[in-house]
Amino acid sequence: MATLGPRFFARNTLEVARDLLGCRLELGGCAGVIVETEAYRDDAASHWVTRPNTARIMGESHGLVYIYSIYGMHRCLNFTSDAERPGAVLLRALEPVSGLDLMRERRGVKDDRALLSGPGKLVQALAVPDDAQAQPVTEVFRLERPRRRPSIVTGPRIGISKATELPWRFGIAGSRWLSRPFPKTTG
DNA sequence: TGGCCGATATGCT
DNA sequence: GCATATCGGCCAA
Repeated sequence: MATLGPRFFARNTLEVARDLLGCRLELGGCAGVIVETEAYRDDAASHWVTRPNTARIMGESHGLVYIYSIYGMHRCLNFTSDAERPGAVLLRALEPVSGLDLMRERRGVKDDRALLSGPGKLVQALAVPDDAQAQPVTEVFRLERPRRRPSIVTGPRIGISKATELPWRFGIAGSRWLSRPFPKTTG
């Protein structure tokens, strides 16, 4: 199965966010299928606007790892995107596939639904290292396309107070591994 | 089962 | 000094 290169990430951020759904992401023996993402471009909620200094990588690259810390104790994982404009895709939830015992140990939870069902959770479960920052995605992770394109639902992004009208959250329809359910019907 | 709230540190004004 | 792309525990129902 083909791994994803720079050309995949060079496209429109909304397309990249949708096409990451269903992809298998692996790091250090732990793997999951991406079931939820969010797109950030140059909107009011984007770090391109709110953290212009540290998020400069959003405008200067595509296909690189962008990690940020939030609320003190949490870190979140993004892949930069779009060769033409600032953009990044936030990984919000994965379906656990392998390395379950290691991830349970790192997360300290019994319910497997809590392993990877949130942006901070998946970084902890996969033990994404700090030195992955600004590295090419495919040098840090193994990332494979799905055989079939999953059906997708959309909704407003989570945890933001600005640009809440943009439906730039994407998820695999019917997945039980989402960070939160999607508000309404399909998308 | 769902809502509320505190923890905790970083980036930017 | 303040807001924040979060998480998990606690409490009421």
